[in-house]
Amino acid sequence: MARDPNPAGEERLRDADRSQSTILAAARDEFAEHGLGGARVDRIAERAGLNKRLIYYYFEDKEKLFQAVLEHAYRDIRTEELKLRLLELDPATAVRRLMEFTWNYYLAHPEFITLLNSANLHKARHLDESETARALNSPVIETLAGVLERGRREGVFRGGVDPVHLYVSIAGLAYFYLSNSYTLSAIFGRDLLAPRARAERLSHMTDVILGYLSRS
Amino acid sequence: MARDPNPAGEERLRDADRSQSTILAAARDEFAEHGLGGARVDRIAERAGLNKRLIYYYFEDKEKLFQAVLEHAYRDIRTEELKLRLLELDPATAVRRLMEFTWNYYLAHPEFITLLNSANLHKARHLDESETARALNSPVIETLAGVLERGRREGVFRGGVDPVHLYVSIAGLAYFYLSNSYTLSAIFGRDLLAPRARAERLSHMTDVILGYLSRS
Amino acid sequence: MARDPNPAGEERLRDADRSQSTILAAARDEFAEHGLGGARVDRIAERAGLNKRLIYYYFEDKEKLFQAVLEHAYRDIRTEELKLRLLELDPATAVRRLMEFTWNYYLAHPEFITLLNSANLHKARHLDESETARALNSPVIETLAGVLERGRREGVFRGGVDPVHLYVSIAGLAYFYLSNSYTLSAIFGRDLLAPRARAERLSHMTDVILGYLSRS
Amino acid sequence: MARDPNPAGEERLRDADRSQSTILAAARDEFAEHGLGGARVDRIAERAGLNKRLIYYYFEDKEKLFQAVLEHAYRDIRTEELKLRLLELDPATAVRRLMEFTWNYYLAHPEFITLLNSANLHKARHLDESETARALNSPVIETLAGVLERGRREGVFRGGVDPVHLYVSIAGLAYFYLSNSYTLSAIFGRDLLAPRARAERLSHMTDVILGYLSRS
DNA sequence: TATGAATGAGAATTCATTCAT
DNA sequence: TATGAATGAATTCTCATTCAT
Repeated sequence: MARDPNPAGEERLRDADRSQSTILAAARDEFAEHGLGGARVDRIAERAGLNKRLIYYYFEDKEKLFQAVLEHAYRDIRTEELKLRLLELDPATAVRRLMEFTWNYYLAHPEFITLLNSANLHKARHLDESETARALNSPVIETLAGVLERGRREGVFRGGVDPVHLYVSIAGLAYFYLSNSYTLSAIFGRDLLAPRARAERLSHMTDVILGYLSRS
Repeated sequence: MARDPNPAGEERLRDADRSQSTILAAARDEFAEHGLGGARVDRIAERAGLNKRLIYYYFEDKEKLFQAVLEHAYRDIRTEELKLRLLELDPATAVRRLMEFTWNYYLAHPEFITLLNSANLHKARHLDESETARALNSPVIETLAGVLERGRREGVFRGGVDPVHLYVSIAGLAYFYLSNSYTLSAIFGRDLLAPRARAERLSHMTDVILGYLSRS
Repeated sequence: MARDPNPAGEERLRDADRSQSTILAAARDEFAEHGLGGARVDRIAERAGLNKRLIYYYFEDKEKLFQAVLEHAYRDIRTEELKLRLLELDPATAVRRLMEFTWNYYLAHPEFITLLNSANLHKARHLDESETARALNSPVIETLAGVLERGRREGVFRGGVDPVHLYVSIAGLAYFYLSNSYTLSAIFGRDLLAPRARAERLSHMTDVILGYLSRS
Repeated sequence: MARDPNPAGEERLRDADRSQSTILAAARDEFAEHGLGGARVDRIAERAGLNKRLIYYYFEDKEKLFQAVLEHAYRDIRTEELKLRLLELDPATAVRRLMEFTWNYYLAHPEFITLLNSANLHKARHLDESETARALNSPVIETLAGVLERGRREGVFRGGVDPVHLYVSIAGLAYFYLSNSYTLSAIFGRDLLAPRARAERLSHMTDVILGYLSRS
């Protein structure tokens, strides 16, 4: 029952859109901070500076709101990914570029990580119901496949690399470090989020992936 | 006096221990399934088949119970890790062995992953307060450092590898894949948990790490 | 000025009338289905296909809307009753005719029953405030008094029958059966609304009243 | 999930039972006064002088509470009905006795009427789910059948009278008058609940039914 | 050690109603 | 006349926690 904004009445329409965006941003922050179970609709309303009732008016309930937040989060990262133009770079640079992007995106959008964790805790049922999910079937995989293929043809990359697995590995090397930085820091007794540590991580990650891919 | 008191003190103690273990197991499952925020004390009592009041009797409150669960989870994996005896193997085999162990442990203990995610969502404050946390400072790092050093000396591994980063990478390659399998499956439209896919993942992971470490 | 004003004043009025009627019909159905307490203004607007705000524009609030619905319901049944022309029939036929009418009207207008029940739950305060209520002081009572008197004079009816009580009895025999058909069906384990059962009921009702009224 | 009170611990048990009864009585009054839709759980708790949470503890939700109230109401009237011992009286007296009982019971228990109205507004779904409902299949019907049969054999009652219809008629003559007394009073401009009017009603009702049944 | 009863403070959601245009 | 946006006050229900025994 999403509002369908119809043309007439520009002013009002803009308000409706703005309200929805404000709610989405507030919800994203709240969900990111507390997870789906720990998030409070009251707090979302407060953060948004809007009446709680309005949240239900536009998003029906907490679950649907979470779904909307999730879809937006995906849309956002995909949009950025598309700007990378990896195919215009030489294979090694392209992979490096993708890793930097991934790393920096996660750093700049820590909420993305916690949102995904929440989504997975709930077995991604918020994506199942979402038509958008399918559409998100990231074209980055195809791009990456292209990069790998070219690297292999040019003799710089090994062959037989599954682009999905590689993509997951790149993401995983960054994601896990950041997602679990608190427990890891506690256990290893060193602050993994210190600037120096962060730089080292990106460097290590890149070494791992390029070390693996490179044909001596 | 209407009470019918249990016999010997020892048996009573054993009962008490058993109750605590039962509660911990029930709590672990509940926290794993719903996260800290979504877990319900009532459900934990139900799962344990014990009165809710007992939970408070033994663990004070929900937070402390979570902390206890978390500590146990760490203790369990560390205990298993210690059995690996990596230093008795040649470096490449040792790394391979560690990866297999990590992968299989996560697969066998999916609750470990969600527990850690919950702990991180709460910025690991449950570990900060825990004296146990320090003690968990994994000796596996030192072991891994030994393996790497030997590999370097024997000329099979590259030098300059930080064992902590390597450990995190190994964990991350496995963890992220499993932790995010629901969203990844939804997005890539393939079931990442199918037996075949799982075997492929371990193989890929190993290739990545050994490919990176190996000196031509 | 972005408004596109409807043409002639007359049409506008007709629109206004139509809107009011539409709202009244929707409200009648909603109140009948859910009672005053269970009725939802939102649903009334939906049923009417009109903006909720219009309901307040025309009827002030939910209570006043209910009152309007109730008055209409009374007006409707009274209008029909007046068409019966009972005085033109012989006494027994007149009574029979009244019973048939009552029975069939309740059957055709089940909402009338639930509306009255709601009104009574609220101690008929919606009628007290209504000037119309007085006007509804059913002329059917006088008519019925006439019928009874003539029957007595003609020696076919017993004397001493209070027309109000008789009227209430006729209504009650029909009303209770229909109003409580769900609980009665559940308890007696037979469907009181099946066509056959309905026919039997009218027959029984008529027997009771005419059996009572008839002399010898 | 109704509490099942087990033997041990008499004191506590009694408290639990008392709490449940208190809640039921408070709920009965609230539902009777406002209907299911208009009843407020808060008010029930207040009336009962007990914590609102306890209502949910014992009755799960508002609907189930209503169902429990309804079952109790039926049980109560059936219990009284069974004490009538109609078969020990001569047929006309038995019928008269039943009518008096019905009339007086409704007068003494006005909540019974509004509860039934609420139940019917909701299409008796609260009885459908109730196993008790079946058991309530009033034995009064069989008793009434016996009375009618004996009356016929003794030549004082007409034959061919369906006891269910007769029962419904007796109930209806009383029920409708009381259930709708507010609207009827408003419309006829006379107070139907005044003592005098009440006495007249019982007298009229009895005349109708016995007049109908009597063989000249 | 163990447990059923009880509670206060929320939490999500609903609802009649009003605003602004 | 008509409508989408917005709101405050409930309302049902939940939850961690404590009481009393």
